Amino acid sequence: MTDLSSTPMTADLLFEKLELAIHEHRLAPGTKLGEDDIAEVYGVSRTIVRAALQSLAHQRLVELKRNRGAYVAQPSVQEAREVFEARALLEPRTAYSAALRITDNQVAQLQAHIDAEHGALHAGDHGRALYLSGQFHIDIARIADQHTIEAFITQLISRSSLIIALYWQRRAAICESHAHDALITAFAAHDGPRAEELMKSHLLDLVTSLDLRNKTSAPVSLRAALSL
Amino acid sequence: MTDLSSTPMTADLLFEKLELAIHEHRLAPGTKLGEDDIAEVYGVSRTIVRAALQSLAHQRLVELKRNRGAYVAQPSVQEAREVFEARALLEPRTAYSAALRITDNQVAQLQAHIDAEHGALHAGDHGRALYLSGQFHIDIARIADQHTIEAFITQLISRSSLIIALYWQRRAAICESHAHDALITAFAAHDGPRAEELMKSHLLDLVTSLDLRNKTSAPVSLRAALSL
DNA sequence: GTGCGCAATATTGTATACAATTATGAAAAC
DNA sequence: GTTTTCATAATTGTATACAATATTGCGCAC
Repeated sequence: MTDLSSTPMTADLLFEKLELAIHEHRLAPGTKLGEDDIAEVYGVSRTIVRAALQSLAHQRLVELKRNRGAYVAQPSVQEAREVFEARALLEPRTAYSAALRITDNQVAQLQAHIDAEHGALHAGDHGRALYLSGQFHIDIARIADQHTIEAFITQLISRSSLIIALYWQRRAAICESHAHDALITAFAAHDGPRAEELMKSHLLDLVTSLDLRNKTSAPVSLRAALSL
Repeated sequence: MTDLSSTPMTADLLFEKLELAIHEHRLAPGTKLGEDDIAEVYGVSRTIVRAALQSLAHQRLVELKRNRGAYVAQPSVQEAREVFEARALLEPRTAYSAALRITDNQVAQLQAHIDAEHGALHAGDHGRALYLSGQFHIDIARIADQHTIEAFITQLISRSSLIIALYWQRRAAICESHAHDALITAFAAHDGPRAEELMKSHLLDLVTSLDLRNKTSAPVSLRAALSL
């Protein structure tokens, strides 16, 4: 089952592959990420795997238990609240900045992004749709030209994906909301205050659509999840 | 020169030692952190050193250049602005929350913290004083009971220390300002809005006291800086 | 039949050996 | 004297071997 593709597979690349798998809900919270397993699946040595797992741990996507291995993180209710608290501080103001700076070309790119998201949803690929809807938020930080804040939001988006896996209730309705469409309208009009307000309420909507009482979802086999 | 202390020196511990050295300006921006050098100084293998350097890179305190080694980061002017932009979004609101939650005991702890800072300054240990003044900001996030935001602020404080090393002009006046004292007064009175406003202007003061045009400071020898 | 203890197994932690890449410096060409 | 070239040295990247720790499962006592 070793990977014989042309690219040499560096630690960064492996990190991205695992991050994407987690973000798209192919790897469920709690799944054990054994070093030998991953090493064999991707045809690399444990050295590379350990570096990637350490990076994932820094992003809080993976929990490293000493002498016991790596597990896909399972954010607590407390942690879930904190993540959205942090997003509430960072994202609305960033949307404001983005609205002032955005170019027509970037508006078109954002729109294309949303179209792809709707396409994935229509194709039944919920994981992909969730990933793309997260990227939308990251794109906004990039448009605001705030790399530091972008890095924070990137982490918060990934962790939000874990939170959604654990606490989301009405999955079907996930991206039915047209919050992103409304945001694009505000961006196109360079209406900073409106973009800020829309983002603020969008995040509030997200939190209230979670059931922060009991966890769902169960760990799944690693090999099955990473079928290449 | 190998370290023969009792503790086994894990990667996390080495990370903390290097982080502190950078934060206290014993390691200047641009200093090369050779793996063999550090390994010998602390009496560990390169495996441990590499893990610690990777963690430092994730915190943006160290820049890893492929095949060329690790260097203490040298934030650009653009990056400096971004760091304080992020702090402006996170810290004032966090100070607000902290003011509402703080206990009398915690007020006393904060006061003790400031006293230690003044003590270090009086003793001429500017590095230590700078470190303690950074910890003050982190303590506030801890009091607000926001671990996620605390982690972000911790990173931003460390990076601010690098920025100060590169762009600070009137070093002597660094902590002469009594901004922290004023904040404590607001905390003790549980005055959220005032704490938020004070933090906001404190951060503005910090930015305006930087000269974001030309860099100062030069790399220094690793061995000399890490004299244990 | 249930629980405990211990050996066997599997997995992670660390050090080291080797490969790949880059930095250094001396000699030759101009 | 300056620049180029190439061999040597130094440093980082990766894989693997071994040590330390945790997990598993069998056998025994109760």
